[in-house]
This record gives sequence, C-alpha cells and structure tokens, in this order.
Amino acid sequence: MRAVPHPQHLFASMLARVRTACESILGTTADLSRVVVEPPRDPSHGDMAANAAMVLAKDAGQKPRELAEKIAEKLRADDLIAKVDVAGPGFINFTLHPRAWAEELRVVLAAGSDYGRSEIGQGEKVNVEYVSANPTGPMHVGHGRGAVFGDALANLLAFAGYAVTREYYINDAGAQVDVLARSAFLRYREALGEDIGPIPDGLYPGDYLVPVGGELAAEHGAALSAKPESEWLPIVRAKAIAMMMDMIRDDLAALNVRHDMFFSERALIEGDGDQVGATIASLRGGGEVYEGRLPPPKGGNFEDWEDREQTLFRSTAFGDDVDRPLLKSDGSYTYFASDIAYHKSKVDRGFRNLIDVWGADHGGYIKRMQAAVKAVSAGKAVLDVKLVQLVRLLRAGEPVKMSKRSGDFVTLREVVEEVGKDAVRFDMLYRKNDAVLDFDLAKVIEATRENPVFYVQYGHARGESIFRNARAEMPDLVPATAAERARALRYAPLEKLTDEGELALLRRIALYPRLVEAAASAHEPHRVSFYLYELASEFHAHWTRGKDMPQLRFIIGNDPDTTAARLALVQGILIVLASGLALLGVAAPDEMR
RNA sequence: GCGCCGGUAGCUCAGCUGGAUAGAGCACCAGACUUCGAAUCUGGGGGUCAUGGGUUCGAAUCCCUUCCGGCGCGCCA
Repeated sequence: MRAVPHPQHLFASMLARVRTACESILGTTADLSRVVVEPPRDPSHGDMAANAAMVLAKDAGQKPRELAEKIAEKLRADDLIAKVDVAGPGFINFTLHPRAWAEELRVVLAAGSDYGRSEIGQGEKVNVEYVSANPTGPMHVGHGRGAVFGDALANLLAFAGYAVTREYYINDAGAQVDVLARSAFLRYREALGEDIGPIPDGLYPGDYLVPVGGELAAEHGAALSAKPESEWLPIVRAKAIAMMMDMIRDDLAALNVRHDMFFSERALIEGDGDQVGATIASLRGGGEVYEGRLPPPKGGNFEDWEDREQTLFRSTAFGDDVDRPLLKSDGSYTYFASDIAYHKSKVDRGFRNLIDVWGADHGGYIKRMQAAVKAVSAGKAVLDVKLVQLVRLLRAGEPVKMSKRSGDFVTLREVVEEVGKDAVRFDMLYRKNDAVLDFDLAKVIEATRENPVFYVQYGHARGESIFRNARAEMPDLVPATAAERARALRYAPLEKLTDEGELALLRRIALYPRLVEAAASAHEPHRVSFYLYELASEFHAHWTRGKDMPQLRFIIGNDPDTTAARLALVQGILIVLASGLALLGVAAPDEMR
C-alpha cells in the first residue's frame, strides 16, 4: 500500500470540472453518471470532448446545443482550458492550455513507475484463477495463453487498486491422476530394469514420466512392485503429481507467470473434513440440491443414455439451461461438485469478485459455474469467466503438429525456449482473449515493425539511446540513473515543448491512466499492448522528423533549456513504456543489440 | 436440435463499455539514410462493419431474424 495518494490524472480532473459546470446549471440532483470526457477521434476537434449536453438534454428539457452552450460558457472561465467549442449534435470540445500538458508531464516524472496507478479498485479483493492445467504432463501452448492472459490481468487489476490473489486450482482428484499414477508405475518398473514394452493405450506415453519412475525406484527400491495396486497407487500418485506440479511451476516461471496460491482439489475432499460433501449438504438445506431425473440431451447420439434418478444442483434457478449432476453413478463427486466447493472457498475467504480464465472448450460450463457462485454466496459474489480461444501454432505460415503422440508434441517450454518469453507474452496479449490466435514461430522473432514486441521494445531502447548520447554531449544535464534523471528533469522549462509532434506525444502519455482504468474495468489487458504500440509509433515518427528538421531533435547542442525540456518528454515516454510493458510482464530493454 | 464465442480493407487484427468523416500493420504503388540507432519514417489507392429489421439526438458497438465459421451439450477435467 502506498502512503501517498496519486495525483488525479488529467482526464479525471477535467471530467470533475465538467460535472461541476453541469451541476451549477442543472442543480445537484442531475444524474451525471453518463457524462464522460474522452479524447476526440479527430484531433482537430481539440484535446478533449464532453458528451454532457447530449446525455442531459432530455432530463433537463433543453435542446442539446443550447445546453452545451451554457456548459461551455462555464468552462471558458476555467484557467486550464484555452478554448471551448460546441460542435455537431452537442459535443463540447475543448483545448487545454499548454501549461496543462506541461503540468501533467511533471506529474509523470514525479510519479515515475507509479504513474497510471489507479484507486478505482478501492482495495477490493479480487480472485483471479488461471492456468489450472491438469498435473498430468507438460503445458502446451494453449495453456500458455491462459497463463499469460491471467497473469497480465492480475498485474493490471493490482495496478488499478484491487487487492489481487492469483490462484491455481490443481485437479488432483479425478480419474486422470489415477491414470497418471499407473503410467508412472510402469516407468518405475522400467527403472528397476524391467522391459515394459510399448506403453499400453489409455496410459500416458510421454518421456516426462521417466524421471518420476527413477525417483520412485531410488526412494522405494523394489518394495512397491510387490504390493497390490490399492497400496502403491496413492504413493505413486502423490509422487507423480508433486513432480508434475514442479515441472509446471518451472514452465510458468520460464514465462514469468506467478501464482500466490496453489489450491488442491483433493484437499477439499480428503483434507480437513469433506468440504464437497458439506457444500452439497448446505445447498440441499436451501432446497438447491435434490434427487431427480434429467431429460436426455436432444440431437446427436446418446445410445448409452440411462434414465436414472441422481443428485442434482438446481442451476436452472440461477439462469442455467438444465440442472446439473453432483454425483457419478459410482457415488464419487463430479468435477462440478468439487468446483462448487472450491468456489465456495473463495467466497468464504472474502472474495466477492471472482475471475476464472478458461480455455474456449469449457465455454459450456460457464452458466452452471456462475449459477453455483450465486447459490453459495447468496447472490453477493460475481464470477466473470474469461475464455481464451485456441492457439494455432505455425512456422512461416505452415501449421506445426500439436498431436499428443510422443515425438511431435510441442510443449510450451519448447516454444518459450525458441522465441523467448517476451515474444510469447506480447504476441499472446496483442489480441483479444476471445479471438483465435495464430502464433507463428518464425514471425515472432523478426526484428521489424510487423512484430509488435520488437517495435515497442525498440521504442524504449531508442529513448535510452537518446540519453546515452545526451550524457556524452551534455554531461551536466543528465544524471546517471533513471531515477535521478526524472528528478532533475522535473525542473526543466517545459514551456519549450511547442512542436505539434511533441504535444501529440504529451497527449498520448496523458491518456495512459485512463487507459489503465478502462482496461482493468473491462478485464482486457490487450488494450495495454495496443496503446503501447501507438505510443511507440508516435515516438518513432517524431524521432524521424529530426532527420529532416534538425531543430526538432531532442538534443540541441547549444540550447540546454530546450534539450532539458525534450529530455523530460523522452523520460515521460520511457516511464509509460516501461510501466505498460511491466503490466504485460515484458522486459523494457535499454538496448536491442 | 439447443447453448456459447466469432464474422470490420485482398490478408492479420484494433475500434476506448452508444459518439462526430470506421483505424493500424502486412501486401501493392511512390518517396526519405554525411542518423540523437533507417531494426525507422512520409505519402497514396483500398470498406454494403456477414444479412434484414428494431431501440434513439446518434449503432461496427445494445435487442431480434437469417446466413457462415469455431467450441460445447449426464456419470471427462
């Protein structure tokens, strides 16, 4: 927690001024919730545009343009506003006094890496669950997308003022981990010198279980092989799961993805009392669980459909299409049953905002889970499920085989090692989560404008390069470290920033806090990537103008004042680029060589 | 059959929770290196926002219809 509250950013500050103006005309009872201040699409309309008159006209019983004129008149008295116009259907366009932009840049330099940090989360607790890959093998590229998305979203929410917990749900209780155990047991016998032949169908063939067999042999010698399966299976299973989770944690670390908590499904059932059973009992008490029959699914082939009475959760009462079973025919819990108990634990731990990141193939599961969250929280908690679409792995446009057969199975780790974590992360975040992603191994390492990671990182490196040159030319002006630089440049004569290219960069920088809040509220980290690309693009463009027009260069040898002001601008750009890249979990390098 | 996600320039994708004349990259055409890093930049052509209706001051955005693509549809997780 920071002791010093951040200064209100420019858009929020101007919105407050517009609202005050509205209240002075319409009174304090007017509903101003729909009033927004935003950058106009067309820069010729000014720096900011307010929709107040159009939104309020109906309730006020006035024509939009007339109301707009009244509000505009109030705003003209504001000393930060240089010019106000009413345009189109009733937009109030205003241009800020250049001093306002200079002040904002001083805010950036003073705040440093805290610039853009927001309080909209108000310290509210948010639980973000992501990855949750089964502990039965290495992660593939699809898992990686969910991991990167969840991690960046968690970063973003934390930066926006939420108290974020990052969670991984370990599915260590179903039939799949028993298969894992049997597969590992084969490797154990192999490690003892036995010829196990080909791996039978239905077991995991991958080489990654060989070390598990080896460790089991080292720990237990031949002792396990003499026991019946009912005795060795829990031992082998626990060992295999532990080693798979170690492997997954390593894979995640290689991608710069972290979690605060790894939550075991098995612990819900076998740990401190049967929490799944308790949850079902509690729901039954509320009438939300009952014994009943389900209609058979329509369409398709369901020849093995057996009409029988079973234990059902009344998810239709909370918006689902049909009620959902909680017990399998053998009496054990369905995955859904444990998942209800798991989400109840989140609610019990005080979370009212839950976010789950799932693969798109789980889309059909959303309604029932949201229904369950409503039921276990008495409607107080909200679950937002973010689906990440599948990843098509390509190399120079040609599909790469993703089959699980050993040999041509491409793991996440292999991809990260080939192209680097920065490229993987940025590329996966340079797309909406619900759009299919083509991930081309050849393209993501290209050093061209086509490759957004490179382009943005180069922007940062280029800014640092300017400082290296400035320090060589004008040592007195440029302290060695970035922090000292920012401090010294706060006192630069920023009124020297008058070129349209410089002002455009100032405006772009000032958009950052607003962007962080919008991206966090929408749970859409990709907006940060696109913003960074635009900022880098504007910076590259302005840099190049200095080639034709030397007077626009950042370093002007005989003019320390102008140089200081422009270096302050570069410092501001670097602060925002580094901040945004940090949210994405991508490095901001000082040089690209 | 039902549900969910998607359909925007030739291609890959944005579009700021409903704003003004719908944007970027690639590709194509024409330009800029005695450089604070040309791994960059400038300009140009290119659109029935799949379709038809509705809501309102205003719709790519919200609601409904149809078409196309992906995913899912008791006792897998």
